[in-house]
Amino acid sequence: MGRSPCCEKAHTNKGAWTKEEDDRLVAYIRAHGEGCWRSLPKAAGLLRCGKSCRLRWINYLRPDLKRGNFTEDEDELIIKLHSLLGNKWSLIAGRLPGRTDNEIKNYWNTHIRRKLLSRGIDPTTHRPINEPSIASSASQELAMPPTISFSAPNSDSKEDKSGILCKVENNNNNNNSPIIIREKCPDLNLDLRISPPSHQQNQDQPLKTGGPNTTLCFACSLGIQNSKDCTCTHGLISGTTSSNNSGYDFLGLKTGVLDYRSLEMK
DNA sequence: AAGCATTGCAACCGCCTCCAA
DNA sequence: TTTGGAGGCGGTTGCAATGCT
Repeated sequence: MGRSPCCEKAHTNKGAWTKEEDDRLVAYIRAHGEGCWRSLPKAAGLLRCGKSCRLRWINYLRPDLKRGNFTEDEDELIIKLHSLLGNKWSLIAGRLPGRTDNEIKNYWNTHIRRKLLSRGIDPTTHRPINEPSIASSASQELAMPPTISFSAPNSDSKEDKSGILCKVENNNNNNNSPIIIREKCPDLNLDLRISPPSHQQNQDQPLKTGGPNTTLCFACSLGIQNSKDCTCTHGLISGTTSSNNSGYDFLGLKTGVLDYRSLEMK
């Protein structure tokens, strides 16, 4: 079986792009705009796969690309975003104007990894290397599917079995089970709240953006706006995040709610 | 100067998700 | 509800540039 190739590979060029190919691609996109990558090569007179054209444009030819060395601020931002998002390079890139996911991915693998290792920090888990390995590394937590929310810290913090700073809050849902909150990035004022997927917000209780009880459903936490899986009153949150930026710092975290939608700048 | 090793990055590959039919 | 096309994404590879012996 297998899927059909994205383009006719027999008559396509591969490898490094020539100046002429670049010129053709840029000229075509300037004239017709982005989109329909599959038909673009033929229309632009390029013997390239559509995906290859898209990649070339996005990673190299786009006029808004910054290029040049990463600044120290960008380094630190990438590290913080990676500790939150893991290898979600496109989301990370969305927070660094003029940088591409491919560029950040390469930079991470060549520079930042080494930088963290030299600091004695595991670049995967963002924890000290000499700590005993634990079951719930940061990246594993990020892969977990339960409801996740971020809220302002309070004084009930304590470490869990794995040594991660946690706090326990009362849960207002039916089973009254406590909500375990793990602080992975205390310097970002973030809590990671994990509760059962069935967790529902009380519809009668409007969400208070940034308050300690603000909770996004898993779908919304991942940026799937208006998803059929949405179980929260995200309209209030998204309305706040999109129309009122006054409470947000550049990470969109100041109010305590990490809205993944805001990380995408497409 | 030559040969080998390492580094950095552009590009490719294959899988996943979304969406229209 | 299913299916297939298209775009997007993350992991990996290939190779030129650079450093080292």
